[in-house]
Amino acid sequence: MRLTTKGRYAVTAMLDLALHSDEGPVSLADISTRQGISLSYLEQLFARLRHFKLVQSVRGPGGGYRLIGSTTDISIAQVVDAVSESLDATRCEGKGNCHEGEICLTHHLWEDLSAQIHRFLSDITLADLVARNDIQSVRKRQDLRVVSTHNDETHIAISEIL
Amino acid sequence: MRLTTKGRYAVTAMLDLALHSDEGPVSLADISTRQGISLSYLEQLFARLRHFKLVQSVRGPGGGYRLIGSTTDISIAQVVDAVSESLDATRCEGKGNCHEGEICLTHHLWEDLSAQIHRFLSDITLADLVARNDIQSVRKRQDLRVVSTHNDETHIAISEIL
DNA sequence: CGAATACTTGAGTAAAATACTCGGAATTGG
DNA sequence: CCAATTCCGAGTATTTTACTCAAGTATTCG
Repeated sequence: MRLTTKGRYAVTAMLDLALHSDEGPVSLADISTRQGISLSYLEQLFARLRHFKLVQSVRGPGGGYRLIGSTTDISIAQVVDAVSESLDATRCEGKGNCHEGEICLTHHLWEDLSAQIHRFLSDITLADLVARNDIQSVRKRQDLRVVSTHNDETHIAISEIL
Repeated sequence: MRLTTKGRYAVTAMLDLALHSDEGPVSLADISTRQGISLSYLEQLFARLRHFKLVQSVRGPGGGYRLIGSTTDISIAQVVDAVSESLDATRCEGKGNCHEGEICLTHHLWEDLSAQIHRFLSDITLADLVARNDIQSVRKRQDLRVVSTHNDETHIAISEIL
């Protein structure tokens, strides 16, 4: 699980897609102008998102990209994983040169840690972000309380952003 | 909060430091050979760790690095933050060219998300990793149950790695 | 049909980050 | 003094990032 600006670009684009999904397919050109991401870079990102079956393309005039599945089914982890390489946690990939050594121990630890972060981001969906976005746009209301529908351990503290 | 191999190197090195802290100062040369990280790269990393007051140096023969404070006080977030630049979440840094636009909204969202991850890693300390490491080295025992002393929301599921 | 739209693909590239090398200077224990 | 070690800066190869350019393909609208 690598977390860089590339992943943010992908999440931002997917969020834009989710926000305009009710208006039919969304063209990359629209996302490009709205989010300030270059068209060609979006093409690269969406090639991977498509490959990972997160979006589907509609060609021709009026075409664009559509989400596959509901926003409640697409997690941030999926989006980040799709566009970023897996952070090679293993330096001793079964080479046998690292049996029970300290190197392998810390690598296993990092793998576990990475898995924890991954699980954390797996519980945050596009729908969650859309909900937070809605709240931001009407942030005049002070006493709004929204609770995540997911488990309590890794929910987004939506009420905290007000 | 950026999460790359650089952060893993730093965490690995700090963990190595914690594991050998009882033997006096730990030299970078030792960490280099044990963890397979180049000496000069470690020097760069520890320059930042020292600058962030996570370690202190002891010069001269027999010298090395020592942790500042207890392993229970040093979080993974601190280590990662020390060596990696802050992922510039703001593209519209107060320039005023992005008032209430969609770009700013998604940027705020990413900042919030980043803060969540940061909070998550802030609750995991070096002591937690050391404890997990101990468990790994004696992983013959099956029914071991260790519970984090921190809050339940973001604890490490230590019992899961067995 | 035909042209416009938009995805698709691939090559190439500049800038940044990563990971490392090298050379030396400062410090200190023995 | 001398060797071990941190410190410091310059330099560099590799990878990743982010983007540009160009050509090609599929689709729809008129």
